[in-house]
Amino acid sequence: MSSTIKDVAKQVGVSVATVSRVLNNLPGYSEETKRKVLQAVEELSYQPNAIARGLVSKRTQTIGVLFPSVSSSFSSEILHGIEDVAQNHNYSVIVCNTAEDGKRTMKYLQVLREKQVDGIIFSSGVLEPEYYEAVRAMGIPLVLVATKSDFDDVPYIKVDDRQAAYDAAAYLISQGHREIAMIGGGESDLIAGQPRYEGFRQALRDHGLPLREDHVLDGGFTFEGGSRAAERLLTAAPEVTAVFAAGDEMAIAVISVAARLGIAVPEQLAVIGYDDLKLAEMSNPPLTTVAQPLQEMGRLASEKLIAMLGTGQPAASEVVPHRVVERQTVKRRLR
Amino acid sequence: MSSTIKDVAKQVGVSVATVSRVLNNLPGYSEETKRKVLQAVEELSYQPNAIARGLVSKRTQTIGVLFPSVSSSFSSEILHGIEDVAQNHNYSVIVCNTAEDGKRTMKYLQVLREKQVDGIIFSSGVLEPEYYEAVRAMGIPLVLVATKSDFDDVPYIKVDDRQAAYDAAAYLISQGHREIAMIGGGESDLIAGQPRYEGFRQALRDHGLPLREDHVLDGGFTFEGGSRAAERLLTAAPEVTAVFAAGDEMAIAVISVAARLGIAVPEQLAVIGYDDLKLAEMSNPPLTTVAQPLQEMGRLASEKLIAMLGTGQPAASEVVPHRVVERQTVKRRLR
DNA sequence: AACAATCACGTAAACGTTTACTTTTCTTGA
DNA sequence: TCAAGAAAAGTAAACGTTTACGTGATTGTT
Repeated sequence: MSSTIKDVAKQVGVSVATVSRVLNNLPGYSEETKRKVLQAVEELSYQPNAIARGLVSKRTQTIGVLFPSVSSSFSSEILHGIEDVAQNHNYSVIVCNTAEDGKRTMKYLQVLREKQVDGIIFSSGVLEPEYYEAVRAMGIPLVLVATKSDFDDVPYIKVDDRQAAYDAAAYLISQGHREIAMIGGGESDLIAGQPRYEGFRQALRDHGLPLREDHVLDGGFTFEGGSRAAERLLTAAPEVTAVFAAGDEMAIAVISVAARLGIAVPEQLAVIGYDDLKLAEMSNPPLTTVAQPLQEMGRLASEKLIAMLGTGQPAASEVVPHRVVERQTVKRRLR
Repeated sequence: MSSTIKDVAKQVGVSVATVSRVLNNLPGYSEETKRKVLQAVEELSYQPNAIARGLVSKRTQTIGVLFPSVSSSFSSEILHGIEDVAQNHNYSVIVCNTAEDGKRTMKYLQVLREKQVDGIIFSSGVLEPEYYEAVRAMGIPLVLVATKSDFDDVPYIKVDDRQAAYDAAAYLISQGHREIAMIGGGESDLIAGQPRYEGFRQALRDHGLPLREDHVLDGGFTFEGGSRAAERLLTAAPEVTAVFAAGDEMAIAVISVAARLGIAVPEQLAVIGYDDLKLAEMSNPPLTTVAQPLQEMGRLASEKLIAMLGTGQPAASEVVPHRVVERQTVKRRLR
């Protein structure tokens, strides 16, 4: 069907080696033949076959990216960043939806191995030892984004969750709030769950506020879970004037429930979220939240991985800055 | 590093052909050797090299998917569907962010060609003749999702935009509204813009309502554009009691602006969106909208493409059903 | 018992590149 | 004018599979 390097060589009357050389800008041919080769390439509309090239070069210019859920706003923001820098460095990205399923993840890892990807980015989930072992066995670089692991040879790009949660709570306190609740993602989530609870608790402690355990709930990071938690919280504890939701969707759930219950946000209840997803600014009222630079994190992960591919050197982890972006769900509380 | 088919052949003491046969379930070996081969595969933890295989089989088990923006909620929902069925059929997907840029799209098409993908899915954008020609040249199947084209040999999966918009307007009318405005994506967008305007206008006409052109605006499908349009509309035309926004983000913008202007939704103003993105149900109040089954559309596109890969036959286009999902931004208007 | 058919396997070419090595041609300096 | 060195090019192996074809052993048929 389409033409090969042999066709080009034949047409010009040189060997395939020569064609290969001009195509790869290696030395060893005259200007004259270069011209002729390029012309033949044009005429035959020749395109190199990356598969054949990959077979010999052992480089596929492809990276694999694993997400627990490709359709979440969170993941797709990261993906966007990854894709962009990958594309600029002539890498393609294969997306993998693990659905947080071990079996599926392992299967994907195998596929990525068979497809000989040059490197892997693993996003927002727990890097099980089994996974780690699998990619170690394939001998290619791995970088984590929006998560971390105990394996100190695998670099991660991440916000300081504990500190970010601390800052969220501190911000609420600075705005005059004293009765502050939190809806988190569950203590059992060691990456995005626990650390945020810890940061939150530490902030209260540091500011001399009592820690009421019935004010810290589990919303499982979902809108529905957040709704249920908010419902429980807002009906059982009318004294709270502010809530920190460790995820924007849960924060928005709080706002919705508050609206349903006739509680005005931010007048009667302040809400601060976490992530700064696209929907945060579309929320009504616009959500104050602590932002993670998701797209930038994706870019960094991609850059880091590609750097490792180039140098063969391990890269350092990076803690990226978070910041609270003030919108309209937190209002200064007057005494 | 990792072992090849030769290594397992050597270990068992058979030829690579035999190993290949047992691995591919072809006939031509005894149970005995099968056992030994499988055991050796296990011991050496052999994994076939898909690149080498692809070189001879001319199948890479990979498809390319082009999106104008991978991080939009819209795209990622479709991607999710595509990825899921692809994975179930042992295909991998390479995501490409075209950023609605012709140059970039063409470059990507070339990369996909070089990487020898088996097929391509093109999502939600205009299939320029140039693009069409490029994939035709590579001789692989192409399917469109959330868009269509004039090339009748390329199947598409799509909602009937005109009808969907018609139904949105008709729904508003059925709820007692008479002064209805629309914020669309711009007349120049022949795929998702114009048809919806047409459907909207037709519905008004069919129900004997006057068509006020100053009530139909362009929000460019973005939240910001929607905000500006809503601002203009709501201040200049207080008589409108309902607005149809041809995209959920724009609909949410309308709600936000209304809130800012002290207009109660749905009591004083009804709003209906389009798409049924994730954020529609998280909106406050939850957004009534006409739903496109985005994930399902992705699945269908994937299935269609894979079917074409299997049979070599062209597939038929499919118009998928939309439906208005009633939430809380439209209230029956009493006379 | 002879022959055909079947089975279990091996051989080697092919896929489209890259690249180490070799050969031919050209240039240059004495 | 010639040798040496550089430049331009060719040859062929290699990458890891699949697969068409060939071959010897076994089985089945009469």
